[in-house]
Amino acid sequence: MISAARHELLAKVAAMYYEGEMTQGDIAAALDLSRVKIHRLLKEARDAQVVRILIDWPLKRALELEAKLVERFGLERALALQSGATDPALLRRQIAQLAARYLEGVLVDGGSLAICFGSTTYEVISAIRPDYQADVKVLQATGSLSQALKEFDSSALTRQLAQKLGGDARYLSSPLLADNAEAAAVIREQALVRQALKRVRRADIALIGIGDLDPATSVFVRAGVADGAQLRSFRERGAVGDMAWQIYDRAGRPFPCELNPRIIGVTLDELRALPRTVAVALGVNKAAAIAGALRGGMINVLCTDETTAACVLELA
Amino acid sequence: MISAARHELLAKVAAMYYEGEMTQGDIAAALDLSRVKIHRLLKEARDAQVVRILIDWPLKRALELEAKLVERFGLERALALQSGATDPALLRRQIAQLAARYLEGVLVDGGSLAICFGSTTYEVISAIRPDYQADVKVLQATGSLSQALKEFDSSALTRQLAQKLGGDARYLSSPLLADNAEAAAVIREQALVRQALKRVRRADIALIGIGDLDPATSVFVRAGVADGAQLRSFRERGAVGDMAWQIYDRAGRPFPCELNPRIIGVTLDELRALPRTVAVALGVNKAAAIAGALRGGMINVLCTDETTAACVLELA
DNA sequence: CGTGACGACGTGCATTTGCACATTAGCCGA
DNA sequence: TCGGCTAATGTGCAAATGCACGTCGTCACG
Repeated sequence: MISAARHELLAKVAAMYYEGEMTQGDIAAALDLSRVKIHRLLKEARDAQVVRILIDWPLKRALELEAKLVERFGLERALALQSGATDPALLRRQIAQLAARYLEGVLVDGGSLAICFGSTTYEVISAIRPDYQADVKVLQATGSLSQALKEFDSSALTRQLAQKLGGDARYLSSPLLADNAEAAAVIREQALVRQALKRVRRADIALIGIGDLDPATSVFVRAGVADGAQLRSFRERGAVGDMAWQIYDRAGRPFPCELNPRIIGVTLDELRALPRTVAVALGVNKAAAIAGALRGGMINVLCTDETTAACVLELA
Repeated sequence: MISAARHELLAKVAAMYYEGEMTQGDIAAALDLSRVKIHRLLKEARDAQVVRILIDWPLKRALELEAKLVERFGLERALALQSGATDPALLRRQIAQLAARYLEGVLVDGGSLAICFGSTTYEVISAIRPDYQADVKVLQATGSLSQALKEFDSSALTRQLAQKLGGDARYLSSPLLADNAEAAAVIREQALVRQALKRVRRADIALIGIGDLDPATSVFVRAGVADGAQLRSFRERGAVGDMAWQIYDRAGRPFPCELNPRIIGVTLDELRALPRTVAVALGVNKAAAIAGALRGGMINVLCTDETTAACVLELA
């Protein structure tokens, strides 16, 4: 520990140098000390943390991990939040903020943004600055559920987002799930639906979450699209995750199951073909699902937290 | 405001320079930019507060004075800085630090903090340790001015503070001043405004500055809310100070003037009712205003300097 | 299409800074 | 009192930095 008198001297010199913008020589003259001594006092002040130089990152990020992810999976961009927070809700919000800032940076007037709603994308949208404006077409990329689970009410959320950004909403007027593959095909052929899906295929950016298929928490179960037993069976047979309600295996290939063809929405191949797909996902339990999506090439931009990022790299 | 991408570049360069201890030349080589450009980026980073250099002063306190203040006015806590500094700017910063340390100690996760912006509270906020995190709701307690005087742009500062602490911001979406009392009442009745004010009434802590009504320096004049002549007249008729733009007399009672009812924000009575109101104020010219606020019971915690504290006790 | 204003950028040089090494002061035991 | 040790201080120089000035590109306006 450092004596109070010395602390004061250090603070004084530091203030003259860093706040008063004096040169070391001038300070030396003013305090009647040698220039080298000032130099050493400044060094001591930094070492003892009397002056702290700190950098305000947009949000603190784990840059090395990001670089590794980009390199390993050929991403355009990776964002890995340095998770100082212990509270998972706080962490979610911060990652949502990180993604929101990124989106704010890449959205351009006249562009279009395809959205697959889930709890994570919902948070990203709320994290967009209230005063941010962009003339963007917001495209609903998956059909709607009839029941009104707040965070899955795709068309309402599409409108809300469009309104927030100051742009237009384009709906996908279709149920999310058809009774069988044939019916789904028919629905996809309807003019309004076909048109909406076509717009999605031409989107500039897609924002999307990643699901693991955990029977306890999965959106499939909460939305009543599948039950726990089904999911367990999928996982046993090699499924690792889902994006836009499409289930895939560890290589990121569409998982052969009766569910995928019944979903009306953007497909994995279509996501892969988009110029920029932004995925937001966190939690180590999602690492396998994220790794699968990365291997499959569905993602260009990944936004996650440090711990999860590390896990994903472990798996790769 | 600064774009997210630029913010990132600035942070990156700053990190390489200040944390990575690289020379400007090396950074230039690494990023394939000219050395001068790095120099300019660093300057910009400092100017835009992307790098902040903060100095930890040994904060000596005048404990006897503090005790007297606590006893005399029934405070929960008094903090009086032993002002070794002669430079008033330095003194301000030190007191801001003192207050920031106190706040860091009393904020709790899940709590809420109401803020009335002014030059002093602005400094307190910048003095909060950047790595300090608390899941606190930050409530804007007074309306916003249309013009963008940096230190009074309440909603921007509310967000900034919330982001710094890692919590949420809750805005008071309302002008600060209405044309007349009736209009102010109407504005206060708007759902969004009413809700925001209600949240403020339930805040755990309020952070607030104290103004004297000096025509030469008062925020009222600088913000264009009143002119010098008005203030002089108020003082002649017994007004001594203001908190949250509400003017009061030497007993701390609301001062009857046409201005108070036109302000949209927390009132003196509401401040009094809060469990913990932290006021930060310094300068002997503010002594009368501080004494009034203390007599009126608006304050639970006072943070000031030794000289001012002594003056206040003289007046009591 | 020209022109002029403006901002971003880089060159060259004076100043400032960091550091290795030399020097001195202070301290202690013989 | 002296030698020997350590820590603090100062000298000289090479590296790093800051800055004035000139150039280039861009945009608006005539």
